[in-house]
Formats: sequence, C-alpha cells, structure tokens
Amino acid sequence: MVEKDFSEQEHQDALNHLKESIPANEELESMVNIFKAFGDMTRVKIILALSKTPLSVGEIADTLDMSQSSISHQLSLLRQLNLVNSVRHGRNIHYRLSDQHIITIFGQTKDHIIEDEND
Amino acid sequence: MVEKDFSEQEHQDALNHLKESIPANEELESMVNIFKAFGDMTRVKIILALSKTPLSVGEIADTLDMSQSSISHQLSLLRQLNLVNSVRHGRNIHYRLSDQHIITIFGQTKDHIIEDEND
DNA sequence: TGAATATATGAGCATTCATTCATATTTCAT
DNA sequence: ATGAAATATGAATGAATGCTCATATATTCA
Repeated sequence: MVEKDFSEQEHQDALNHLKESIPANEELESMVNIFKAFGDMTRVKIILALSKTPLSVGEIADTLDMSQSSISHQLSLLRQLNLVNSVRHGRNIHYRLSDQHIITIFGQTKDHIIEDEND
Repeated sequence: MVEKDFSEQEHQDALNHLKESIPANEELESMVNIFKAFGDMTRVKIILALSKTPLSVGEIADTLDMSQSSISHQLSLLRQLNLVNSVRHGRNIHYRLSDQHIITIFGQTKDHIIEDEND
C-alpha cells in the first residue's frame, strides 16, 4: 500500500489514532455475543414473544411451533447472556425479558432497515 | 401443558394474540441478517474503524492485523447488507458506513451491557 | 410412592461460516 | 506493453452452531 489517496490531513490523523481507538477483544466480546444472540430467527422470535408477556417454555414452543428441547436450549443461551431470566412457578418456569432495553435496540434496527428501503 | 399458572386474564389475552403478533420470517429476516453481521468480532471492528473515517481495504487490514482477503470477504458481506458502500479512488477502494444509524445501534447495545453490569 | 407433566441437558448430525490459499481483475507508473 | 500494487473471488477446511433424539431432573397430584 502506498496510500496517499485520501491525502487530507484529517484522514492521516484519523489513521494514526485508529489502531488505539478500537477497543480490545475483551471489551467488545459481550456486545458481539449479544448481537450473535439476536442473529438467529428463533431467538428473535422468543424475545419478541417475551416482549408481550412472560411465558413458560411450553407456551413459547407452542407459539413458535418448535420443539420443547430446541426452545429450552435457546432459552438457556439467552439466560447465560442475561437477556432473559426465569422463575419457577410450580411445574412451569416463567421466562421474561431481563430489561426493556432489548426492545429499544430492536426498534432502532427496524428504523435502520426502513430508512434503508426508502432509497 | 395445562398452563393455568399465570392465571390472570391479562396473560390469557396476550397468549391468544401472541401467535399473530409475531412477524413472519420474511419481515424479520433483514433484521436478523443485520444482527448476524454485527455478531462477529472482525465485522464489528471494521464498522468501528469506519465510524472514524472512510478507509481502504488495505488500511483496514493493517489496522486490524488481518489478511487482505479476509477483510475483503467481510466487506463484501457488509456491502451486500447495505451497511457499507464503496467508491474506487485509483488503485484503492474507499469504504464507508452507509449511514450513521449503525453507530446508534452500537451505542444502545453498549448501554444495555453497562446497565447490566450495574446489578 | 408412583405416574404424569414441564423443563433441562448431553451427544450426534448437518449446516453455516470465517479464514486461508491461490489466483483473477483492475489500475497506475514506467 | 509490462510489472507492481490494491482488491476481489472461488475452493477448501476447520470451527461454531442449531436442531433432534434420548434421557435426566424436578414438581405436582392421586
């Protein structure tokens, strides 16, 4: 690379500080993991369902027409990431979203997509 | 499932409308794809770098200490999703973020994480 | 206590995906 | 034209991931 193309001082300055400006893996990892969690249709649907009301594992499985096992595995993952939490009620276990922030992020993303379609 | 646990009318109502309230796959797919794109350390770093200044492929590769090929593949994916776009300048190709909305989403997520750590 | 219900979990399998390697394409400079 | 530099791309590979199946655990109820 010879790279004198941008040729503005501004760009050079940005380039010089760029490497240090990017957070280390450890700092980014939790963000990446959350995005990874959102990057799956099943988990997105689970989250959308839980945004309406707390639900038991079986209710989610029924709603999404998926196996109990599959849903349980995914819930376990979402719980590890603190995106959902659970409380046992008798035989059932009620899952709910850990915080409403999640839905805000979803909304932001939908806005991005909509904006994008208006080109 | 017998499921009369929540036992409030509210919950029953929510349950009844739940299935219809969840968007179809086609509507969710673009959102899921964007989250999938954000769910990878390399792509997150590329996006963070581009949030500072437009960059050529080689500059990104240098900054992130990764191969040219790998970065190019990832940029191609980000371009397909309309998250970045590119303009040729001589031998180089300048990539930049398609819109600043992306950074807002990142910020929201970081907020979620921070909030989460304060438990 | 024993059967039934709800959920969790581990192993196996098929698929997806990120990187590498080799090579093609494009542009610039001489 | 020719070589060098920047980027793109296709195939191959290993790792990660989502689902299923079988089974374990926990709770209720008779």
